[in-house]
Amino acid sequence: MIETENPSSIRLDSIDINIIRQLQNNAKITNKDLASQLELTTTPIYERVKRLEKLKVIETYVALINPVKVGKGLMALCMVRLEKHTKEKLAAFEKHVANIPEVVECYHLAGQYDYHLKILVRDMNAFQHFIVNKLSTNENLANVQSSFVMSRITDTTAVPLTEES
Amino acid sequence: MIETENPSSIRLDSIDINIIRQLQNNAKITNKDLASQLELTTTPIYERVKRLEKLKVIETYVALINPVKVGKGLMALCMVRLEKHTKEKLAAFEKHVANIPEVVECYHLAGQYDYHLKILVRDMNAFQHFIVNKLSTNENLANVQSSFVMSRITDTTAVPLTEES
DNA sequence: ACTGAAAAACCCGCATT
DNA sequence: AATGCGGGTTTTTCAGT
Repeated sequence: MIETENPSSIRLDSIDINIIRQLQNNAKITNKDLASQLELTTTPIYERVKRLEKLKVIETYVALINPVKVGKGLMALCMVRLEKHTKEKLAAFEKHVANIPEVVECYHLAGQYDYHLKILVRDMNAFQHFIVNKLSTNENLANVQSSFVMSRITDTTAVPLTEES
Repeated sequence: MIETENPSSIRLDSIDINIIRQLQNNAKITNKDLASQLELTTTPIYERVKRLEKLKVIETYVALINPVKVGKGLMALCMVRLEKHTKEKLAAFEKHVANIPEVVECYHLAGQYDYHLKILVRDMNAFQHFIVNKLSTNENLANVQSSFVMSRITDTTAVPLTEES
């Protein structure tokens, strides 16, 4: 069995893990509240958070928006296959996709498909426009298999944390 | 053509859109900075943000964590098909999946598959454990088609905003 | 690596227009 | 709906352990 050690070699103790756990759920929690939960004062909390930010364990803090309330009620998932897989063709496709604002996720895959895309649009009409006028203008595209999200059972930005970090 | 009006009927002007745009990128921006960018004082910014929170346009504020740096270096996408689609069987599967911490996304789909799952684990070994001991313990599962993320071209939590909101 | 305290910056309500 | 001010919190720094 291959051991997969944390490649970035960042030592996180249980206090760090707890801080991350809290901030993943609510970035607005105060150092004071964190401190009282962890039975510390604000200074070590402050310094630990700054350290996690500096190490890029914490990448950013963001507001999460309800897409329905800003007129983006349709989420689609597209599994994409390309014709050719040369380095240049892959890079060209990635550049193409990176410039389409409707695409909120684009992952290069190992498996049956080449790319997974997550699309946020107003409605099916806007989706058709995306497919016809935006995605399929890339010459190397072979085929796209789309699915539409009816309901979200789980949808979290929080990375599941175990004590082995 | 069917007109799809914003179903929640929330009127957002360009100042609101700009506030949301900023907060989607950086939740830590101060009202003061937002105010100077939008050429206002802090009070209207404060009141608009509070309104957006109250209307649940802004759902929460979260810290985004680099999964690699906390030992979750493997992301997998699973397309799931179930045997039976009765209301009870679907609800049972959803409840099952909602209790697996490795599952950060579970969407019920219209299309060729029933569910899309996004999985975050340490490595392939942990993924196998997830499949064998966690996911496939649901009796109604027919088959799972897994893909593995090699690279992320785009990966944002920001909803693309147009002026028609 | 932590405590405790103090300085600086910001949040948030209020009076006003 | 906006401005401007002021009290209360929070963030951030610092001396001491």
